[in-house]
Amino acid sequence: MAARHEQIADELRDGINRGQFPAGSRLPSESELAARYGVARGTVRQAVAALGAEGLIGSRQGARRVVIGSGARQSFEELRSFAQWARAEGRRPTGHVISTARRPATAEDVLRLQLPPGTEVLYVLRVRSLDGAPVLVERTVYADWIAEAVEHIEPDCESVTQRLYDDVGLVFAYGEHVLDAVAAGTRDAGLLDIRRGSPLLRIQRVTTTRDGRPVEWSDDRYRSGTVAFSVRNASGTNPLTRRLGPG
Amino acid sequence: MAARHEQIADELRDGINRGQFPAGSRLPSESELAARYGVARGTVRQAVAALGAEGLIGSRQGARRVVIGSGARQSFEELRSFAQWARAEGRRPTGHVISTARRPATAEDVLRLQLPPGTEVLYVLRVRSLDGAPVLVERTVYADWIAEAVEHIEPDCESVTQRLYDDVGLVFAYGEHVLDAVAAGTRDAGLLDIRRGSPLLRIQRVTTTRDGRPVEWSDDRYRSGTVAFSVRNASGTNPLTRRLGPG
DNA sequence: CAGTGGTCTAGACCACGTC
DNA sequence: ACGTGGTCTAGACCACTGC
Repeated sequence: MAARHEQIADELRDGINRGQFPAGSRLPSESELAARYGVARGTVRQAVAALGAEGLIGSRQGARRVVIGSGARQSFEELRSFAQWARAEGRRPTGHVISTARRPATAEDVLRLQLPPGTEVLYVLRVRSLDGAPVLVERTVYADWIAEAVEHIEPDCESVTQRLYDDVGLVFAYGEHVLDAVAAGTRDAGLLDIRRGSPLLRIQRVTTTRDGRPVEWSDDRYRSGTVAFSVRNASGTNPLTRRLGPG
Repeated sequence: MAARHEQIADELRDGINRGQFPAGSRLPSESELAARYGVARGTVRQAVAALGAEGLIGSRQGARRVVIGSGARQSFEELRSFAQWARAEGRRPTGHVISTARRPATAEDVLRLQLPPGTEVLYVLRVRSLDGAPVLVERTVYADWIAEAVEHIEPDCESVTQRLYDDVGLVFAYGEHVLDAVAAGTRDAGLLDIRRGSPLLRIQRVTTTRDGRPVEWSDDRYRSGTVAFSVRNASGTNPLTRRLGPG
């Protein structure tokens, strides 16, 4: 049983995310909300304070609270799966495997996946799209012990994360994400339908099981303007979220 | 004239920093503090809530509040200030103001900085370098109430953050960072000594005071290969850190 | 000027911890 | 059992906004 002020905060947050309170619009006054929910003004204040701490609304004395962003934010848990995030945004995610290969682990693979030298790993090159438009090139290296399960997944599988959970009960936790910008190479450009040299947001990440065992590491390159990542520094909120770009 | 709950928060914060309430010790109860300061319990709760948001104290229902530590928020301190981070890495940071201008706030400024429409804001264009090589173009908008203090800072001041703290006691507390990749425009290219169209890592950020009042927002563009950002998902560790690139 | 948010009070009940 | 923090109420006054 959640506290009343939390229920109210949830309802208001939903209202903001659903567009009932668009960015730039004004929230109802505290008194009005108090009457609507049948609570005292103090309880409403607890609720809106939470939204303020999350950065969703701003306030100035004497003026009604203003909605800052309708930023549909996903938790860090959902960050791991492109498909799950996209569906939550109301977009249609698709995926397509370009090539796969089994090779002996490179020095980098050994380091990142904490494998014995010489282990065979599985490389997969994937392109992922939103509503049919290519958005992301993924170059993933899977550890040997999960490689076979990955190879049994059909090439157009929408959510590999979901499939690995369904098939072998694997639950991903998260290691580390390193973000920088790179220019699209010839291959990237062809796959994403952009010009060579176009800016890409690159995220190099390691995914682990909950107990810290590395499962995969990946070099993901996002087409500029399609997706942005946001990090917030307020206490108690999720540190990193994915965002849709203006495209 | 600061609010009573802020005065109380300040006194308690000082007490923690001075060792009067060492890490691990318990804070006096809300009722005791209320009696000591001659205020209602609600006012004390406002004060301790601020300390909780800063990560100084923790609380569990039924038990007294526990002092966590004096100043463990190093990660964000470093993230916020380019100069402080660079020095910690053993690099030599420099900064140079290209241009400044006072203009009426745009709609975007009004929204991000929570200002009344028509307020005059201060735009500053800066280039920052590591060991003499340009690395970062910063386009910052300062709220009107801090603009004057910023204008009094010399153009090649190494750390604006430090100066604002020294001059007017301004402490930055919370922020949000949105990361994506963009192509360098003509201006960016000239300032960073790269070709037009080169990939840049863009970080748009809002910085606020401890109580959530926005101070500045900025569009920072990092030259590719110089700096990367990393996010880790272990609890209790720093969510976002800056990294040197291979350059 | 009326309305709004910021602040503060003085109570109350409950769930949880410590003893 | 008792103290504590978490929640909630029903008032109040003030500073500021918006008209």
